[in-house]
Amino acid sequence: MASGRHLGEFEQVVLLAVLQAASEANGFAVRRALEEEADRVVSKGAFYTTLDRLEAKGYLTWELREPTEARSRLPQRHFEVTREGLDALRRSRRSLLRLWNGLEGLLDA
Amino acid sequence: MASGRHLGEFEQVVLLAVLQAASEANGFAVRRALEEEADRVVSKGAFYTTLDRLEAKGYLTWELREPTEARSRLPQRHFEVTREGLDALRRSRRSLLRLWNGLEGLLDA
DNA sequence: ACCAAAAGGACTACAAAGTAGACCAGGGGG
DNA sequence: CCCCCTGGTCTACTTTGTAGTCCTTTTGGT
Repeated sequence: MASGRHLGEFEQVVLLAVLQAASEANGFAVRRALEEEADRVVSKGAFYTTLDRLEAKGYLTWELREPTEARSRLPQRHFEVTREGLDALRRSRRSLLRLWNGLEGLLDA
Repeated sequence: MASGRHLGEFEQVVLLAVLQAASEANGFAVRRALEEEADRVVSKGAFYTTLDRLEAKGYLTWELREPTEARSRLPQRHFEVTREGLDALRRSRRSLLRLWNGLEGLLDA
């Protein structure tokens, strides 16, 4: 109840991309997941702004980590979806599944 | 490609509610579908504004119809999702299904 | 060692979507 | 008639979506 609000369309996609990137969830990997799974290319500005807003809502956290890949020695943000974020994703998913129910014929095409 | 933009979160839900309401897709029925399937109660203003924006994008059309129910004699708008609207819904759905892929364990809970 | 360029982000700004509330016209009942 | 209910419009404000520029640190070339 508390969190009355809904995840925005892009917010949801980004949160899911973080989950997809899993343990490797640094900016680069998340952006790649976004591109590969969601066919979505966004500017860095758009990307980080959304991440920060998700953090402000408590759906996401991050910490600095030393990079694993050799390509860059700079410390990177490592993202993680919080329990609240997961809940929001579940609510959204349940709602969508219910709305799709019975419309498979139209939507699968 | 042409329609580069994405359906907003609420736009998608409303479009789906119109499909759910099917042949009976007048304002009342769509709002009810919204409430029952998506657990979503919105003001009339929010509701119609979104419908109008969807129309402006070509995702929805409507025509005036004589009401079927006895409760109101006023002509009502009858909504219909266009082919473009359907396409947008399909794109969105495909993307979500792909993003959910592999995360069922987390998201079903 | 020095400088240019890339990586990873932060900050700013603006357009689009989400949302509410006041307002309005037609019909029906007393 | 008058009033209220219904279905809808208009206006306005907040939140999201999105790009671009700018800053800092590391790295490769010479």
